[in-house]
Amino acid sequence: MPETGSSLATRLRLAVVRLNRRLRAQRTSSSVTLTQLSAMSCLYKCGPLSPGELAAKEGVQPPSMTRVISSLEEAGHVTRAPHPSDGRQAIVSLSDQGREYIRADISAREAWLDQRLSELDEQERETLSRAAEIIDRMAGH
Amino acid sequence: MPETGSSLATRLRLAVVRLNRRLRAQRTSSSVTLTQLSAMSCLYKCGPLSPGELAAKEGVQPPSMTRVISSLEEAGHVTRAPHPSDGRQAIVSLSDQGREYIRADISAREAWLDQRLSELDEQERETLSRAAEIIDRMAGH
DNA sequence: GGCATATCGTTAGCATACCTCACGATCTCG
DNA sequence: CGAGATCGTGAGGTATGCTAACGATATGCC
Repeated sequence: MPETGSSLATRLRLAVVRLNRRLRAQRTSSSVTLTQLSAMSCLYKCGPLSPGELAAKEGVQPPSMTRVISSLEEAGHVTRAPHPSDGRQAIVSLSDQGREYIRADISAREAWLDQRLSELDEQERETLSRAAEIIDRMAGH
Repeated sequence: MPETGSSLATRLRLAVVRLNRRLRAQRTSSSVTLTQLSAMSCLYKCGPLSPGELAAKEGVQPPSMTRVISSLEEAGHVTRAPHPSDGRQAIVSLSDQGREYIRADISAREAWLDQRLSELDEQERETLSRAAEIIDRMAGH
């Protein structure tokens, strides 16, 4: 048990809570929130998904995703289309505008984080890179 | 540029957002939320603090901390006392009950995370440990 | 001493982001 | 062709942040 004062779970929890707060506080002039951006990133990487699949990948309940999708659709960043063979399901796709938006906005939103990362040395960035992969795997991805 | 598809900032952001969601979703039967637990942990480590100092350490604005403290005081986990020489300030201390609570509750709340961590190998835990330290430093501590 | 100003904590009001519960529409299977 | 499962959504509640504004106290300048 390495005695840095607290358990790994405690230190990791505190670190994640605080960084998450900082990230949410980065208000770009844009109207897209961090949660919405996360969902869009998912569509960007995975392609069109149903609301349920998207909720599962993001680790939220379906009703929560409904509202995220509605906001994004209203903004024109995603489109809802009926499933060809299953009338219950829908298919959410990133629109061209949404795709364009991601490329343009992520860098702005992440300016604060990029700045902090650039102040680290290469070894520390490598540690964070590996940690990000491990966390994503732990969080169920 | 390692081609895992996205920049380090993007991957780290997504990982933190998701793990934070998972941690908040761990509902112990207890009434203390993750934010409240974070504040209590701070008092546990730093000793009595004024509301303003606590807000600064947690990286939130004073009004946000006011509510957290009020809830914790109502639950009997912390106490508010007047500052001996400065009538504007107050001093927030962890009560004995609060101290007891932290010891008993953290392990329950972190059961999910502990379980996930135990599934990793030692090298991965070491990576997360270093990452937690780096993140805490980046987030301004 | 006395008033202008700064600081501290709080109140008030707002936005976001989750949740659970309940419901309607649709599919599937006996 | 009805019973039950599945999918998406609506309603309502809670937690967690924010900014703006306010009252109380401290400080400092004349």
